[in-house]
Amino acid sequence: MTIYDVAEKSGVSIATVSRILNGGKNVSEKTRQKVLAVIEEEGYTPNIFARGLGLDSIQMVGLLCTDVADAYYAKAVSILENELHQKGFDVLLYCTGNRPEDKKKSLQMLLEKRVDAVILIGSAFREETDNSHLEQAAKQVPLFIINGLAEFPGVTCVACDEHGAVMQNVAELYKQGRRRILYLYDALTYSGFQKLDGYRDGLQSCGLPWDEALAVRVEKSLWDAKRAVFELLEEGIAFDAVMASEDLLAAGAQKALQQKEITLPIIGFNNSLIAECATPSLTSVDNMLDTLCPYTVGLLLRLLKGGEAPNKTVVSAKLVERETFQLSEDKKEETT
Amino acid sequence: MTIYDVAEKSGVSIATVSRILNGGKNVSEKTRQKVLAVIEEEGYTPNIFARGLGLDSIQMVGLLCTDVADAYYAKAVSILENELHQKGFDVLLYCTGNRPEDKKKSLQMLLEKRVDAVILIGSAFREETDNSHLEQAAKQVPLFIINGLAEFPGVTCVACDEHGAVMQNVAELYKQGRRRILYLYDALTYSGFQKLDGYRDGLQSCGLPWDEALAVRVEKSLWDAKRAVFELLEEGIAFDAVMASEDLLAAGAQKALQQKEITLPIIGFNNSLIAECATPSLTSVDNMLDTLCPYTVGLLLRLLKGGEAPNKTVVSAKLVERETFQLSEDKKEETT
DNA sequence: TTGAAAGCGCTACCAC
DNA sequence: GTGGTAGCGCTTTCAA
Repeated sequence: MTIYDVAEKSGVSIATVSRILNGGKNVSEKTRQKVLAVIEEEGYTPNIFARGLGLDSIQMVGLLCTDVADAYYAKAVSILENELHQKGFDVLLYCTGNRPEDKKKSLQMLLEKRVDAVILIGSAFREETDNSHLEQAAKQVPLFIINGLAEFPGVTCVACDEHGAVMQNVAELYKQGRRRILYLYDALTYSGFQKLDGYRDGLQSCGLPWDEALAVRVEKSLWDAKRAVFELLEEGIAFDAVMASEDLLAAGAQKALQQKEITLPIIGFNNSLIAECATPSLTSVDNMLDTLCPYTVGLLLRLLKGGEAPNKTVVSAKLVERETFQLSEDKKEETT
Repeated sequence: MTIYDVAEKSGVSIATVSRILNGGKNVSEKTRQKVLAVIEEEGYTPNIFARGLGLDSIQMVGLLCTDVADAYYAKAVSILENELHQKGFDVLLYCTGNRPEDKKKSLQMLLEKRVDAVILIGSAFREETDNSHLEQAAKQVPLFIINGLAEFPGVTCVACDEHGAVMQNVAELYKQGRRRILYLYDALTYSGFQKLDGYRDGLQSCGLPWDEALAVRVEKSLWDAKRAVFELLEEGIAFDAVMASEDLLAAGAQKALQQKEITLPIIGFNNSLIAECATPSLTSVDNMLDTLCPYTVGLLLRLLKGGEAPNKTVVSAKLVERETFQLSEDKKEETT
């Protein structure tokens, strides 16, 4: 069933059918009804390739992330997918893993698919020396980065102020008398650096010394985090609070502490199910995907319609208080 | 840059370029090199729409699930996406939520995109009265269902034997002296029914009575599961083991039991991060996505190449033992 | 081994 | 308001 068949059965030309298909104005109500009836009856749907050929667009956006199996990316993808479909866009998903060359290649493949826009979720940019592929890509298609940064023309960045969030946490722990704050982190992605810098700057602004031994890099694994904290405890390295770049790591730390029957304030990151499920439940920083993702799609639509969009937006994070740490009273009032 | 440009710069016709692009045989090595050089030099990539128009295929498969934010679906999508990209297919993702009409519509939209195949991950089929859309879809395109069932021509089902897994768990708990096994479940999807039936059949084959009060349906939420179990305890309804259709629910039950300082065997389902993170860690049934997903992609390729594939495959589940329950010794030997 | 040309199904411009 | 038609970029058949 093609547009020709529909035209024939309706007794009009394909031009008219096409007009109707595309909501064109210059069609009499009568013909419109007639043609629509035929379309309905025959269950006709336009060939998307032919349409794509003509319009050089297929209403599709590419989503790039390292791994949807990870809860953080999964949530982002989930929200983006919903928003995009709602707006009539299809979603092409690429999970690239961590190797820069794979990311590069995936982006390239996405562009070959002639997508209308690309959204990168998080990124290991800062570990890469060369971001020229982003620059190139942005010349061909609007490029959006959620929780990442790349200052090229055509690139729109939307991020959560993780740096500020970590700083604030340090300050709050300090206010509550904590002086030796352990910080666990894993990958040094853009986001990873933001948080680590936040930790460092937080210490500094509280007048606390930077202690190499208290900033511990581990694998992104419950057991490695647990192992690392356990070793610290065994070695007698003192600390009186724990922060992590990821709920999973916080949970690992918690397990180690429990084994030693030590209770300390713990603050995780990402406000994931893990934070809820841990016992006691973990206070955690919400990275605002619920806000960032719909906002990004909004910008995308605006840009695609020929409008303008800020090329960088930063949103404050939000501490979700659970059992392992609460803000002091005056702080709460301040927030209220 | 089109195929015409390449042809011109190479001093050949577009037919020859096309042949080379498609790995055609009847081209002299000399011309091939010449043309490939031009392609490389100009960074030419074929227009995917034009190609799609000609071939009526775009090497793309549609993935349909209820929600990628859920760890189970996320894992499946992650594995499938990897396998498919590796085989040269692109992935169109649709998350439909739970409403049947939305699923239906998503499937329809996917078909309009002229995908080469569709994979449904899990499904609430059994709650729907009408699966005719699946039947229709399968006529147009190979349809695969992971952990779901629909016996129509053209539909290939690949599932994990969750029914058997739950039955075995009941038997094992029975062997260890448990007589009142609580079962928590949430959605009655195909998979949900499989497990519930497994519970029922497990009881029966052990000669245990079915007790309405011990099969409890809850929301898919940590807190609702906790609440439900807590209420049971408050009401004095006795049970001596807990099984759940989802690790999250098992974790909720665990929280309630802990609050009452009761320790019982607990078996979760899905072998997720939550099972690992819980304290004590949850023994859980692995639903074998690591096996099912690559296998499904294998069948898909075979079918697309014109081969045959079994229209139904079932794989045994695997109990992953952690702290909340261990198999008895003789059972272990049997497995070895 | 190569080229010419006929589609593939649709959009959009130009006439009427 | 409607129809004719020239592309869009590629694949593939048929001749040469």
